[in-house]
Amino acid sequence: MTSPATAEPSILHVDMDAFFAAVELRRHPELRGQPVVVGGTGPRGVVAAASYEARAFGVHSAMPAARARRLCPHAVFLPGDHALYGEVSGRVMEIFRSMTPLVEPISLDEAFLDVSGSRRLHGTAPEIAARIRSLVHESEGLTCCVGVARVKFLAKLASQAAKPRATREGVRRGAGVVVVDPGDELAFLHPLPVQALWGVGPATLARLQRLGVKTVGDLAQLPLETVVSNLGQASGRHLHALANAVDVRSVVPDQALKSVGHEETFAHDLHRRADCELELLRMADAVATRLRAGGSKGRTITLKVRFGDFRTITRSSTIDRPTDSARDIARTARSLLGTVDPASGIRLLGVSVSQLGDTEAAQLTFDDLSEDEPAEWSAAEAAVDAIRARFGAAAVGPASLTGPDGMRVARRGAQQWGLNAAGPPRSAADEVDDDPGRSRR
DNA sequence: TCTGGGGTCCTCAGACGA
DNA sequence: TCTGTCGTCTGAGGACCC
Repeated sequence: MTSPATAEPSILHVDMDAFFAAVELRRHPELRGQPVVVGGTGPRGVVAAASYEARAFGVHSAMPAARARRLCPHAVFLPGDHALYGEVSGRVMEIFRSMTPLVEPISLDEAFLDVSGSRRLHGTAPEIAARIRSLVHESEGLTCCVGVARVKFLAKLASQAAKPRATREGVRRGAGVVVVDPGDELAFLHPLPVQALWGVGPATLARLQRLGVKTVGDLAQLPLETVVSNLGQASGRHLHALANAVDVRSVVPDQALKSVGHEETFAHDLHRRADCELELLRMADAVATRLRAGGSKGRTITLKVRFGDFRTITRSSTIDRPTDSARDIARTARSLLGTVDPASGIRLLGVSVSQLGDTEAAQLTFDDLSEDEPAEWSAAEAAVDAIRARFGAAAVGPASLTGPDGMRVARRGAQQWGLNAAGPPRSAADEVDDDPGRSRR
């Protein structure tokens, strides 16, 4: 445990309320009070976020867009703007850091904070939680909920308990801040459904249900050996500990990235190898650009392929020398693609690079003396980065990607959010005549 | 119903060297 | 020299998270 059971709760979990939708409502105040859905504007999209008015109709994130439109046909669907959400998130995280340096961002819209060292400066943990809520509201016009507890996962569950609730009658306000005192931990935790635990998804839930487990309390009652034999060593021990309010994880700021990837679902399945190779080149370029921006190189290149029937495979290869070069990544991905037959139709392609390390740590090999001339390629790709920084992502790129469509440089989240990110809001009714071609174009 | 994108972690199996 | 064992690495896939 991070601290003894009697210790004062000092871990905060801050969760922005319907973050993407709330940012959009700030930009489109005329939509306030209406059901608003972010994402899912493409033919194969899913919902990224829904306002509480949309949630009242059963719409939630990760839901297929087609289903969301059926449930809430009068909702306004917005393509989303990843760059804007990133900017807002950065400012919100700075507010958190004004309270404590120990901030661990989990995503754009949530973070863990350890405020155990901030008491003299900013007050007790519940006081800091209330202060953060008012600062975020004053400076960004957004609301958030805060859970306060002795350990991370209890703080997370507490923030969920503090959330507003969407009902058909309207939005019920939440508590805003929920504190789980050490003496109340098991009383708070054990009545919750077992899927409330972080790490219990559909597969684990099915296994636990076969053991007769419905609540967290049921899981806590089971012998550890039973849980381990059914869920495996790591998951079994971890979940059994959580069910007993034991969480050894501390708040870790500045976690190093372990992999960088890019994947896209196509509006229509690809059947030709040449088309797949072109897409891989584009994705490799996007991944390499992000690696160079982050000062990382990686050794393992993984190709992900999802076929039309949703069967998904991955193929990976580890190269001798860490790379951040689009050329190296594309070449390896292309060779991995050689083991796959695209004739039946490929719905999704993805490229990722893992086993990351610092750019400085690159080990030279005899290949460096070969005709491949990696030094010249590095210089060329550095120049590409500089041109893009000045003139935009589409200003320059691999020659194979030029053509009648113009340059289509893969952008993070482009498929998920749609490309007309800053465009006018569109209602579900406008979507029926969507571009029958690829969603990205 | 028809299922995104970007990640992390875990398990298992096979290859390989000591 | 051959064989068995063990640890490590790699590759593939699954589950989960936001």
